[in-house]
Amino acid sequence: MLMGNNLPRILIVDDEPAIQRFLHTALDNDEFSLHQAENGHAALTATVASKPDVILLDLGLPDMDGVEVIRRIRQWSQVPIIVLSVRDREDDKVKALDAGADDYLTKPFGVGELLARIRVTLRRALQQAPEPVYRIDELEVDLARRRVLVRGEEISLTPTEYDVLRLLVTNAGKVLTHRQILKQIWGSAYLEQPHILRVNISNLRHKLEKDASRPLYIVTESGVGYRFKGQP
Amino acid sequence: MLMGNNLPRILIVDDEPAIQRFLHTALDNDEFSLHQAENGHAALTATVASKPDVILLDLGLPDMDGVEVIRRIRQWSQVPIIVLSVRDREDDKVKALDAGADDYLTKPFGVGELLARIRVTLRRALQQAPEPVYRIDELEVDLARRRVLVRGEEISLTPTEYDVLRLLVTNAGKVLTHRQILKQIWGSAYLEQPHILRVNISNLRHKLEKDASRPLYIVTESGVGYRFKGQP
DNA sequence: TCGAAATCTTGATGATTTCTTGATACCTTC
DNA sequence: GAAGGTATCAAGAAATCATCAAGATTTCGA
Repeated sequence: MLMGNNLPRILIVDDEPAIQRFLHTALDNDEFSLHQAENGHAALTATVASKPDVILLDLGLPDMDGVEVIRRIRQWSQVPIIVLSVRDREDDKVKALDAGADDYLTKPFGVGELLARIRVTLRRALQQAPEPVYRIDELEVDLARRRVLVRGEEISLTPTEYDVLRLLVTNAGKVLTHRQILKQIWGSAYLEQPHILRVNISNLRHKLEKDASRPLYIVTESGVGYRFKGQP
Repeated sequence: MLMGNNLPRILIVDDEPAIQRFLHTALDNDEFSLHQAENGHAALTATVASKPDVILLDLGLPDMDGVEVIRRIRQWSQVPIIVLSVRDREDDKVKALDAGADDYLTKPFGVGELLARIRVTLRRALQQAPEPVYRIDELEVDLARRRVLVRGEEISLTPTEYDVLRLLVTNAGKVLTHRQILKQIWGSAYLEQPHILRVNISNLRHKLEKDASRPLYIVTESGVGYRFKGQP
């Protein structure tokens, strides 16, 4: 695996050796630092570990649906994802793009076009690269590693609790209405059931806050929803 | 820039009436506000005038090369440009993308894919768009975050108080009659009950104003209604 | 596959916040 | 100074919220 210091890092996610070789040849020109993963889980790990500037993702992975990989990455990272796929159905493209992909190239594609599209995403990425770690006071939420620390101690959250916290944290400072949260986490069927959200907020507070009855992080906006205090 | 609850503005640049009609049909679903230009110069003017959120650009314009249009726009604007072209040569794509285009779709393309790619660019634009904040003297109303600051201090408003304030602020400088406000906030059934509005205005003033008996922000127009001081 | 543990969902209850209304005093305008 | 419009305080009603706990469901390890 090629390593470089200041070169843009590209993570290639594909299980076919032929494609791997092709991409390595196409991109190995001292302009990029190349990394690779052969399946979905490896891709998620590598995204955390090697912090790529662009991900080239094949949808047809052996262990996980490619769209699911996109969704998982988008939970905590805005890294540009360019899908490279043999699937040419419009529905596949729409699903991948709506899941969070930035571009979709159908194989076979030209190397020149691929390079140009990589340049587009890199040009755009120059803007901002926010750390996926939110710190406020004694609370630390590491979205990439899915870990939450309170006063340095890791605390364990249930999947639902974590999802709620992630939603609040990634919208720090903004009031999220009950319905927004319910739709995101539980789906449209629960839009009129704020109770289940309240229970989870209560549980979260007892785990996060020093004094759950005087919450510092998750504040109630009565009649509206909840808000995570802190900078976005 | 995407602001408030206005529809995203799309500028269609194409000289063929058939394509224009096709795009209008495809995009005219109350989700977008459509604008159009038939040639390169008109496109440049329209980009300034209608401040689109996305530009759909055909490369084959009668008066100017499409790539040149991209370059000119990029001299001062980062508005997303999606190229729609019959040209399928890789060289054309590379040139357009390197000139500053964000995406390149070869005709014919599916409406679903086009919409998905438009959503991608809008999604990206929303992430970096600064939220509209109303500032008047020492008062700051952040509609996106649903936050109100007075002299840097955050104050908490009840849902009704916030609704009234938002209505006044978004109509800053204009006199709103009692009945207008009552209808907006409480509904037609309360048209003849200005009392409930007065109570809320009083509460708002005590939270916002330095001296509630000499209000600076919310002024009474006796016999008419209330007015929020400041620029619209 | 089974059983234990963790998690989710729902119900009940008391606490808190917000809404609405009434009473009263104040202000502006004629 | 009178009259109509306006501001404020306060209190009961209504709505919203927090919490505990129990039963249902899912997950996970043996």
